[in-house]
Amino acid sequence: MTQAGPDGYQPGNIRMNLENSDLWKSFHDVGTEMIITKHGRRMFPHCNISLSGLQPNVKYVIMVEMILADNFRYKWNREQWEVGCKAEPLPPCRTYVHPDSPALGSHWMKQSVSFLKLKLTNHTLDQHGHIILHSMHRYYPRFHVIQPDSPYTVRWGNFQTFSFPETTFTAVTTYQNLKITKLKIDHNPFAKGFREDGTNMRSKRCRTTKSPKKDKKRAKYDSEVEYKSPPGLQRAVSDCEQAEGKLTLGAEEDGSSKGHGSAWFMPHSQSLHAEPLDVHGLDHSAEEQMVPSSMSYQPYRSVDYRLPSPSSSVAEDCKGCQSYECHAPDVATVPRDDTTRPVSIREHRPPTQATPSHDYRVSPEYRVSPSVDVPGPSKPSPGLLGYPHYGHYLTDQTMAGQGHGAQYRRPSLPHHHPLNPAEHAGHQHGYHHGNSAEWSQYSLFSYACW
DNA sequence: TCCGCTGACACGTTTGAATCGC
DNA sequence: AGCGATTCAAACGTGTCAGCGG
Repeated sequence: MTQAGPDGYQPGNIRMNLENSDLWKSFHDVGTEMIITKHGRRMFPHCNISLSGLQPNVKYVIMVEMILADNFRYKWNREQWEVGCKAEPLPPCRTYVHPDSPALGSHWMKQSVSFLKLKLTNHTLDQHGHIILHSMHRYYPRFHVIQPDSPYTVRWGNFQTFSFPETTFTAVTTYQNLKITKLKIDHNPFAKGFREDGTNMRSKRCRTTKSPKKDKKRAKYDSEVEYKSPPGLQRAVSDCEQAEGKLTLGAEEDGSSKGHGSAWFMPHSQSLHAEPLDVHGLDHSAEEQMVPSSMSYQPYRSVDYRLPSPSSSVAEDCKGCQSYECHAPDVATVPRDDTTRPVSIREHRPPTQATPSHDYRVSPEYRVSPSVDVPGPSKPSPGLLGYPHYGHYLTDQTMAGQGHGAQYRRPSLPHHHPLNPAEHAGHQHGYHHGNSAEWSQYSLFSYACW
């Protein structure tokens, strides 16, 4: 299916760059936080990407979803993030389709693609189509470039996935790290009024504080402002973590977090930036492409998604495959150094536990064709029109349901949610967790709200 | 008591309609 | 009448804060 087009086009040529990567990096260095509210809050920095390598006359759908970065809920304690406990069950809807979708490749390539209007919410019953997240959890956006088979019915044809390490963030209802607050105020025009030269320095106003608690908190913040890049910022291990006996932090603690202002343990960001992936060992035919944080990257891997034939002996294909070439590694989705992931989870998985990565290897013959109808009563053209996808697509319906003619059969997946954190984490062994097909099934088409 | 969440608030930017001048 | 520039107000986005509840 990766046949070259008449003009020599190959799906693997699609490239995606994060336009405002420097800004993202400056936030990432401190530990990006994103406010989520009941009514929805925009991201800042917002996701702004540029695309190249698309076929100018072919329509594409661009979408973004929020992926749980790890399996933990965090808490802010003494100027750093600590693991609190296990992650809460995943919220239902985490996908946002760019308003211009579907549009010609020429449209996507002529200017950067902004996800400015994407909003995040913690309201699980949200009806506005915002992306629902849990506070105090870490996420990262993952972008999909999809080539629908039909402009009216999103029967997914080729698609590729991209993510950017520096866009990982912690969802919060109130900013925890004052440095993030300052960065936001400094860079977000809407928060201009809170800049030091602004007029809206409420904290400096004579506003009577009736709550001693708030005084205390403010004092803590003030002291934090003075606080300068503590050398030993590490992700602390909570009692909960230790009690579970799942966290092995040795690898973290021997990392060098010195001189780094991040409220996360250094190896995290370090790995993200310095050497995000074991690129050399990776199969460049994998689907998801981890786009490194610096500007002019080539995607590490480049391949269009193809679901394997149900009859193909995937397991056999992968038998004994221990190298990254065997799987379509999804390293991209998880920071290699993901310090929050207990080593034990990675390394102590039951060896016999079959993972989708084994079950669904990339097959040249099979396409992802979940036969997903465009949301809404009518078939809008131009189609998906800019709204986050709601629950029109159930994995079971779309995937398994069409399995007959659609060259696809759904694997036995966690029933509750395809991205069950535990499962997710479980797939991380060896820094990769399944191939693109796996991901396509798991996250793209599986939301209960679809 | 602590922590996370919510809603009100003030202030800024953005957007689009109304107005004006050419 | 048509077009572009300007003005203005409403809508929207933002961080802060007090208060609430678990």
